[in-house]
Amino acid sequence: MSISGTSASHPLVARMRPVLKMSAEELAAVSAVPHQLLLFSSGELILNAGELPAMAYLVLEGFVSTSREVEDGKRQIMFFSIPGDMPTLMSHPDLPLDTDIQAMSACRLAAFDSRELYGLSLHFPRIGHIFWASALVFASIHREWIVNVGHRSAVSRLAHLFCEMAVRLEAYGLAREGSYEMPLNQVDLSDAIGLSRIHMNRSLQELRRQNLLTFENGRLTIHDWDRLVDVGHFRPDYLSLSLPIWRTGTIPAVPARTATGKTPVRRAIQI
Amino acid sequence: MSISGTSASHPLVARMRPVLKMSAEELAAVSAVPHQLLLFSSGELILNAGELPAMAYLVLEGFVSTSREVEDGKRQIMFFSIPGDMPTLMSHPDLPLDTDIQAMSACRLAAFDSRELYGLSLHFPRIGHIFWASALVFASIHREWIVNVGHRSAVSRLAHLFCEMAVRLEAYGLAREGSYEMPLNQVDLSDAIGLSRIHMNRSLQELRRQNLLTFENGRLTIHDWDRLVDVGHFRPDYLSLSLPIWRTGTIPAVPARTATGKTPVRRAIQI
DNA sequence: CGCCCGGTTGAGCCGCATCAAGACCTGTGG
DNA sequence: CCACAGGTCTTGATGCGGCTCAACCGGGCG
Repeated sequence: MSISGTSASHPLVARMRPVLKMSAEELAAVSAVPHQLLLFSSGELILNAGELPAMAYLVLEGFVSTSREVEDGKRQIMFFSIPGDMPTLMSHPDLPLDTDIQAMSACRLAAFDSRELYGLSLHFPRIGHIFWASALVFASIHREWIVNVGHRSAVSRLAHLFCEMAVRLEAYGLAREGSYEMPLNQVDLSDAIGLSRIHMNRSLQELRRQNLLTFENGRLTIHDWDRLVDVGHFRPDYLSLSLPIWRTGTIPAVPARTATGKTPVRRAIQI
Repeated sequence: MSISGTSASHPLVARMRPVLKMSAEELAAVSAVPHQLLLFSSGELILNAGELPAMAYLVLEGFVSTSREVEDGKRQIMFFSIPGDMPTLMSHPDLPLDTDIQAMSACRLAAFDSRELYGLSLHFPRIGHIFWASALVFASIHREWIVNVGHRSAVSRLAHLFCEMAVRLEAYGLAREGSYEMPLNQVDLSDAIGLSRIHMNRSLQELRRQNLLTFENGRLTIHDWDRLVDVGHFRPDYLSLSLPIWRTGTIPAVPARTATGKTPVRRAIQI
């Protein structure tokens, strides 16, 4: 469960080079950002809500959560960062974090000086574009989670989460044939989808009972992708358009409008 | 309920000038973006999910919602744009929208060519920075909504929404003494906080019963801000840091760390 | 061995959804 | 002018999904 190349000179370069055609200047600039490698053990806090994120992190190995403590002592997880993700791109480098960032498993991270990293955007608009596009993708995923916790049943929510993680992990080559490592326990899952741990357990059992998947020893295996998508009301195109931005920094060709969509109402009066 | 100046030359200039010290070049560039003024009546779709947002919109008057239709025919509202907001900044100009954008009341909007507007970021990094920061703010608000629908009771959610709108409207001078126009009906509100309209009604009654507020004829009046904040678990600093970005494009001075916060656990092993 | 952690099971309760129906208001057409 | 329709708000009754409390199981580990 790692994305770093073996010959990794600079983690960011290793992360971006395979997917982004960068100019020599861009490569040199990125390489010049100082970095260090860090190990966190499961459960450790990486960054604290309220703290200024002096460092920007790139996940190399393990799962990292973005969460907030809620008033009753519980926590709401809003996002799982996987190897290749940069959870700190979710917030502004000059503002206190509004979330905790926590290792959900043993993790290997690369850390970069925030100012240096973000400073790249001043001289290299394409790099700035990546930061911006990344924020948009995060916002889009957040919107999906709002729908998820707002409108769907426990089983649906869970199915949706598993689908989302499958798609995202597969994009990084970390899932094969619907099976992927997911080093989370049921408490973590219940915090992510806003469910009690007991009901989480029962929802998992329901998915197992329907032979949709198995989830053991931190590995999820999906047995029936189509039905899981159905149960979770997962829109297969969700992320399919925004992921390429993430992965390659480029915009995919725009698909033809589906004929099923309502024709836009455009009766606006122009003045 | 309008933010446009009376002598408004260009809506974006009128919007930005009072709050952003822009250079002559920046002003000229923004002024050069062609625009048109549009009127929408309540309920009209402004942009359709799946559509390419050829235009970027600035709300001048009225409320605009960002929502998605869910599988069971219902809709989840994720955001209310108010005068001064640009709902289209929530998504990438080159990607199909993942949400509907709809007029919740009679609205006056300014529309700009997406390409021209976003093209400004290539020559003016500060303008690109605004787009980026704006996306981060949206993501932050989305996170708050995730917590809201995921963890709080109906009455709390409602109270939280009213607090959030009060703060945002006040930042634009559209709320005074805890009273503001909110041209939404109970169905709209229930779609925003993921509640049945019946329970929405009863939650509203509960807030009224506690003498926290009144909500009549599209106007909300808060009678007891402190208790409303309490009921909604509204964090007063929520938005207080990110709003200035929105309003002025600049970062506020960072407050001293509160002593109450846990000291960050930083036992990471450096390798 | 005993402890702790994660997963599992049962029982009872409550918040919210759903179904049903009525009140009030506004606009519209006869 | 009234009759009617549609939209919005309101109220009551009923049911269910998920929460809570409580207990037990099994494995890993000191």
